[in-house]
Amino acid sequence: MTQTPGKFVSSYLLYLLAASSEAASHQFHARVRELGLRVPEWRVLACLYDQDGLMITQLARYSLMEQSRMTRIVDQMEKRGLVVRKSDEGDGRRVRVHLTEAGQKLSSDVVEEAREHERTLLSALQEVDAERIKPSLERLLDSLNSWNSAKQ
Amino acid sequence: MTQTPGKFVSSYLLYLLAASSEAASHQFHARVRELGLRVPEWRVLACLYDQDGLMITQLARYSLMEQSRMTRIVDQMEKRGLVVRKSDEGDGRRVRVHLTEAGQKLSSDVVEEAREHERTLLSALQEVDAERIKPSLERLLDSLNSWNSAKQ
DNA sequence: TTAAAAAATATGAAATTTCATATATAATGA
DNA sequence: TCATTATATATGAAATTTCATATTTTTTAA
Repeated sequence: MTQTPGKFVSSYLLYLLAASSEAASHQFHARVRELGLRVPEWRVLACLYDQDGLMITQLARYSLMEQSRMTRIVDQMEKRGLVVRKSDEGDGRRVRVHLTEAGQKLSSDVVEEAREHERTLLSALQEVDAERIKPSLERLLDSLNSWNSAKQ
Repeated sequence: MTQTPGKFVSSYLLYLLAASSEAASHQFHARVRELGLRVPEWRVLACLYDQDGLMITQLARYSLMEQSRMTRIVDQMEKRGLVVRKSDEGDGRRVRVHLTEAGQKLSSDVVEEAREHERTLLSALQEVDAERIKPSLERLLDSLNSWNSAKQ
């Protein structure tokens, strides 16, 4: 293992997960920045691509970040014309975030690039069995989430 | 899948990796903060636990962060008496970071907690085959790293 | 040997992120 | 109903992070 110096870190589950995530994302995140987006903004676009009109809180959870940070990211994306806020009829506390036309175009484009990058990545990962890695991670994530919920 | 709204994100490899890492680390990182450490500081302690006297640059790479950020994290840890800088004899550019006695004690303690947390976590992950997850991730990480190097 | 390039670290300034809390609305329960 | 609690979002201020670049030392190559 060329990545870490000693015995503990290089085989520590939390390190392996963080480092794998970082290594897998590195190139694509650079591409995202080339496209003039920051990673959190790309995450918002991806969430809204899947389901338009999500609440700030949901966007924050799905994008793995804090609510107040998401509020400011949505501020910036709104100023830039990628999304608009609409208040939820029926619950005045909620703010629904919608893609603008420009936001839709950009999110589709970047999602397409993400899919292509993912294909490339998976085809490069023959050793780990590309077909199994995603189902494995899905099960891992489910288990982790239920374990975490149980602990709350 | 309860985590994400739509079809793209919830099965996107980079999301699965980031979310798994986040979900796996969440509880332990909260514990790290209880112990008065920030996550990057804990990473430094873990690296130096494995190999004392690493350079700033190495610590940054192993801890998955930028060099200038690591410089400032080491500043703080030094002020706090957890590490000391020593200049490398033989290469005056290099700064070697060493654990103090307090730093050694703390790093051993937290590494021990990390090991215990990892055992708990792995034993909770029966569904994904605890014995295979780490070797799989090690292979995944190796593949990702060599793919990334090839791309540079 | 010496100029140029590379490597390691540090730092100023701008931007982002965090933390605590404010504000507004909705839900709950006596 | 009305007070209390919970939920959703926003915001000020402090802290951290990023980005570009300065500084110092070493390596390279002519």
